[in-house]
Amino acid sequence: MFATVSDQLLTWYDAHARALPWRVGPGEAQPDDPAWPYRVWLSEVMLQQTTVAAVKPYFKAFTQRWPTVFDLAAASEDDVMAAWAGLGYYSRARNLVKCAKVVAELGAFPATEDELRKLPGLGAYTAAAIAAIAFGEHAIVVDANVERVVARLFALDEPLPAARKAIRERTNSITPENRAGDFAQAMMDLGSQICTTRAPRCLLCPLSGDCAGRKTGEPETLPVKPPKKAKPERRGTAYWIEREGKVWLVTRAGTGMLGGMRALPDDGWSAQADGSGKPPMAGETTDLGAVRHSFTHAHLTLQVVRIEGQGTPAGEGVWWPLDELDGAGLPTLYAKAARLALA
DNA sequence: AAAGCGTGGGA
DNA sequence: TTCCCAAGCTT
Repeated sequence: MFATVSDQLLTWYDAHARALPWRVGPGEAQPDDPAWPYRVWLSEVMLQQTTVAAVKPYFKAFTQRWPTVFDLAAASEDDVMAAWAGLGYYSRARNLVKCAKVVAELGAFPATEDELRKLPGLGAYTAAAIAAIAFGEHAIVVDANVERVVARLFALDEPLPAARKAIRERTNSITPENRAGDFAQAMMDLGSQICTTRAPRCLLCPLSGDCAGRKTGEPETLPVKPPKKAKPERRGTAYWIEREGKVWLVTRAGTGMLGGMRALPDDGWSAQADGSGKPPMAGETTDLGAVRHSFTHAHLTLQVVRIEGQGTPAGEGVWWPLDELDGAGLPTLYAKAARLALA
């Protein structure tokens, strides 16, 4: 008997699937739960470019606070942004609110890949994943894990991103008619647990017998990726203005770096790479030190400077109680800066 | 269509 | 320490 690739993978998945809060399992929501598509959607958006370990606590907090898409649609954007703080890629949180409102207005999540693809924050991958996992559609789900597994399985040595067309065709060729959602998740589990980037565990792989990449002797070299660019160094200054147990916080512009997030006032480092902007008020300054932070596309050294001055700082802002700073929803960069100032 | 957009963990 | 990168999307 000749089991297909998908049969072998699904058999492996039935025995080795990771227990995750957004999957079927003891104590978790089941597919017949009315909020099932909501939970699949929420988890998929959170998982974009983000590790499972990082997502788990956020997923639990969100689903506890906003159990349905209607609850989320009714939430204030500020609350959602603050709840997302620390998870990164904050445009996801803005699109999350937009999407929830659209879905609430529709009355339910659309059930097809094509319709899902039109929602804010849902690209090719996420629309296909939700269609397959939440609605059982025979969708072709391709993420970075699938790219890696498929490139190795078929020994595709064309470099990314040009290889994506062939990868998609090959993925289509092995996606089963039934259980497309389980198949997608199985591919991702395999990619993250077995067919890993650096040192694939081929001895544990249910597909090793069919893997052309393994036969080459160096599957870890696939897929071939383009060289990366060096990250530029940036410098900037953030200001710590404290008065009567409160600190002055601003909300960053809606788009761009840390867009829409609460923050310490700064010198415009994200717009001016040399951090040549001005402080928000005059006064005596004290250098509190610097924090290092790396973004996807740049490294930053952020100087933290205390200002002791009179009156209200320039621009919009709020005096935020220091004993409630955890609830301010500061992204990690500014949480680091605050930690330094309070040390 | 190339570039911008966060973060934390592993090697 | 430094680099790489993880269930991508948007413009």
